[in-house]
Amino acid sequence: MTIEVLLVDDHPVVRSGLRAVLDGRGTLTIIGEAGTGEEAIVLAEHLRPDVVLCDLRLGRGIDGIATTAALRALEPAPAVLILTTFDRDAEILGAIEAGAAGYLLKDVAPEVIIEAIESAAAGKMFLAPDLNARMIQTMRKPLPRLTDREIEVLNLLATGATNKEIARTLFVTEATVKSHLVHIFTKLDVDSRSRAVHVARETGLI
Amino acid sequence: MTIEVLLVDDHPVVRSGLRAVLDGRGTLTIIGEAGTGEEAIVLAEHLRPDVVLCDLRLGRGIDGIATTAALRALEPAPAVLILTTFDRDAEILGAIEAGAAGYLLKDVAPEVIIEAIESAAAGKMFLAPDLNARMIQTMRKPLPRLTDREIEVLNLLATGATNKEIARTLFVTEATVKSHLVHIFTKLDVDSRSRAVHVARETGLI
DNA sequence: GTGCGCATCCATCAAATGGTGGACGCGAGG
DNA sequence: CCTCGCGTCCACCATTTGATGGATGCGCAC
Repeated sequence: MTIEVLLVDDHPVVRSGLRAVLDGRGTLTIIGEAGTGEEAIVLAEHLRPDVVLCDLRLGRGIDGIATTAALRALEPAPAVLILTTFDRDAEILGAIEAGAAGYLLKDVAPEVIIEAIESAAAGKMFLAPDLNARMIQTMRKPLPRLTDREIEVLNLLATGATNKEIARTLFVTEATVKSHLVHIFTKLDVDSRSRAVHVARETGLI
Repeated sequence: MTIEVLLVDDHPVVRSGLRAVLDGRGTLTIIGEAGTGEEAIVLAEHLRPDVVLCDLRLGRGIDGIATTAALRALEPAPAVLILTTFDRDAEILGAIEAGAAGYLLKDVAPEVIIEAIESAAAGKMFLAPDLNARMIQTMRKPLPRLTDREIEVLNLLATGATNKEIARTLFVTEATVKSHLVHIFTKLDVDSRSRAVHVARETGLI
C-alpha cells in the first residue's frame, strides 16, 4: 500500500528533481505531474492521489492557494502539501486556511519532504521546523483585516503614488485618501506610507 | 569528448532535477554538485568543469554573481551559465558583467538548458529568448549607477525608515541623508522616497 | 430599528519631506 | 598637479504628509 503522490510545479526541472528524489522510495509513488493549478485539479480528479505536492507560485494561471482550495473540495480530497521557495507569512496562512496539510521550503533535505508526505498521508499537519516560530507569532498577532478599499490604496501606495494621485485614480478626494491611510496605518501599526508598504510586503499583504 | 558540467544550487531538489534532466544526455556529463558558491569555487578548481550551471540566489553565503566572478578568475576558466527563477534586470546585467556566458529562467524546457550548455561550452553567449527584449531595453537606458552609500540609503528607505532614522543608522546628519536622497531621486528620475523604492524594486536595484 | 463597520468627506495644524544651491576634504586617475 | 566623483555638511523654503476630531450615508446583522 504505497502513498500515491501528484506533483504540481511550473518548473519542469523541479518536477524532475522531486521525482528523482522521491519516486520509488519505499512507500511513495509519483503517479503524475502537473505544470499548472488547472491541470493539477483535472489530474487529481482522475488519478485520485493520496497527497498532492504543490508549489505556491505556479506562474500563469491560478496560484497554489486556489489550487489547494479546489483540490480539497474534491471527493475524496487529497492531502495537499505546499512546497515553495518563499516563507511569506500571509501565504502560509492562506494555504493552511485553504486546507493544506503542511508547508515546506524547497531547500529542505529530501528526507524531510518524504517525512512530510508520510505525515500528510496519515492525516497529520506538517510545518517546516524553521517556520513554526514565525507561524506562532503570526497567529498570536493576527494579520489586521484590511478592507478592499484599503488594499486598493495600499497597492497604489506601493507604486509610490502620492495622495493626490491615489485620489485621482480612485475618484475620491485627497481627504478621503488620507482617511484610508490613517486607517491603514493604525491597522498595520505604522506611521508612514513607506513603512506601511514595507510591512505590507513583509507580511505578504501585497 | 563530452561536456563536463558542475551544478550549483542551494536546493537539493533542483540539483537532483537538473541531474535527472541533463546527465547522460549524449554530450553532457554532470561531474559535480555544489550547494553554495564557496563550495562551487573549490570544486571547480579540482574538477575543472567545462561549464558551471549556477543559481543566482544561493541562500547563505556569496551569491551567484560573486561566484561567477570567482569562477571566471580560475585558470582555465569554466563557462558559467546562470540559471534562476527570477528575471530581475539588474541581476542579469551583473551576471553578464561578471563574465557569465548566459542566463536562463528555471521554467524553460530541459532542451533549452542543454542547448544553452552546448552554446556555452562552444564559447557562445546564450540568453533566454524572452529576456532579450528586456535586455536590449535595459542596455538602451542603462541603469543609473548608484554609489555604495546611495544603495545603503536606498535599502534603508525600502524598510520605511525616516530621514532621521537613516541618519542615525549611518552615523551622519539628516542633511547628509537628504543629499543622498536628492542624488538617488535624480538618478532614478523620481521625486519621492516611495517612488524611489518602487522603481528600485522594479529594476532589481534592491 | 438600532447598532456597527465601511466608505466617503471636511478643516486645521505640526512635522516630515523635497528642492535649491551651495561648501569642504579626500582619494583616484588624467 | 589638478580635476572629478564621492561623502559629508549647511540653510532656506515650498509642498506633502500625518494627526486630530469630526460628519454623512449605506448596507447588514442582531
